[in-house]
Amino acid sequence: MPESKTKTRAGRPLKPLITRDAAVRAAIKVIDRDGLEALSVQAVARAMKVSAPSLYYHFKDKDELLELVALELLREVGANADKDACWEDRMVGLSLATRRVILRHANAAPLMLRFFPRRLMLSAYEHALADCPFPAQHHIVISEAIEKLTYGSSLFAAAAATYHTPAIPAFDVERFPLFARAISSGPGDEEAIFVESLRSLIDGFRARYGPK
Amino acid sequence: MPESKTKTRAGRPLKPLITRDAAVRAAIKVIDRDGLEALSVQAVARAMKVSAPSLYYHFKDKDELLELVALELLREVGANADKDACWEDRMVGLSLATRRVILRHANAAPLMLRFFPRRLMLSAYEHALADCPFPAQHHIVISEAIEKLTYGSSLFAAAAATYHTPAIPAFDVERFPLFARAISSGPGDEEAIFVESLRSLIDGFRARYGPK
DNA sequence: CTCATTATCTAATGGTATAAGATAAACTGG
DNA sequence: CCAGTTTATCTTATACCATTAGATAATGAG
Repeated sequence: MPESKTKTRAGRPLKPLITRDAAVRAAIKVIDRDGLEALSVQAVARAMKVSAPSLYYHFKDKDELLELVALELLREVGANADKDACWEDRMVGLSLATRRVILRHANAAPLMLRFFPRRLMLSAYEHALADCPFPAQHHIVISEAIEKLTYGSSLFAAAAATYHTPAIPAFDVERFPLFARAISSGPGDEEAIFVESLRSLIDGFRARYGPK
Repeated sequence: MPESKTKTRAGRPLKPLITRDAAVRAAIKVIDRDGLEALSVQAVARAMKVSAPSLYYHFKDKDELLELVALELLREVGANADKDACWEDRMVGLSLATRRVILRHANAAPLMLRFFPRRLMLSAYEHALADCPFPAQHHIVISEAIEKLTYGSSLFAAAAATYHTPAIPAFDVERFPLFARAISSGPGDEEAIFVESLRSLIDGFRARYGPK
């Protein structure tokens, strides 16, 4: 006869406790709250009220989970698409949306480098190139440049947010007068600086590749 | 009377075995050879034929060592400076030197994000701004844009090298015809793409902020 | 009703960063 | 030259980490 213990002794649960999707969401929550370094498999398990090794039934290893986290975050970008705008404005809008998503999950930003979902980017490229007003032989340079500027800006801004280091460090005005003047006379908003950079880049494409 | 064991029992060595500098060099060697994930304190200790906890006499923690690694790598950039070139060529040269150093130590690239030595950048900025041909109120945008494009390009190229993932993934030409055409008609060399991007950006500054 | 499959658990392994304390050489003041 | 302090290493130990192995129990198929 079985002991009438209140606690059953393990075994398959009545309803599945874990899905890949729920695990990804739990991981994002942990990363947002406690940082990427705090994202252990145990931490995800704790957030789901489940034991850590159980997650290995659904994921080959931690990297597989992290890859899905990166993918899920970039999905957020796609949502904000303005179909009617001109090519340049659509590019700026997409880049800005990317930057905002990365900053909204600043702690997760390094994952973008490690697990950049190139596959997801293909359709974005195809769509962006459709009405690109420049000759096809320059499309690679154009898309690479916009992408790299966007991610460079976003990743560094995210790192600054994560580690609470200001974008501009404290410095001696006497020793760096030009830099001091540049700072006091330029735009203060980081996002405005980014947009201005992007517009400059696209103006550059016009100057180099544009008609006449 | 003491036992005549061949092995002494610990204690201060005749000459110091560890210096911060030697530890940084050992760490870089390990990172270059085995990757950033393999860089444990033990791995550095092993490379120096020393016990792992001994390193804590010279470094507060692992991060302090990694910060010095990042600093040391960026020092390599400064060496290659062409004083006589015009402003634009000096900017391109500096960015290219940065990118090459990061790619030479591709495994260490993520450290640039985590431990970006802003302090070291100040004098670089001051020098770069000295003969910048654009008005001072745009200097922040200009230096930020060049820096972010440079690091964006470098970090992604380094990640691709580290994880052996091609910059352009395999894809279905039927589904992405525009992208396919862009690839076949554009420049194939990644560094050439980067330089072209940078020149475009600077042309854009001329168009927006230039004289005339 | 039985048996394979599914989805969890617990326990254990070998790695990690780091703290605590022992040890012995080197330096310092008398 | 000697005593005491400081320096620079070691060994040992802790707590966490990713991951593997194997037990356990519920489910679904025949």
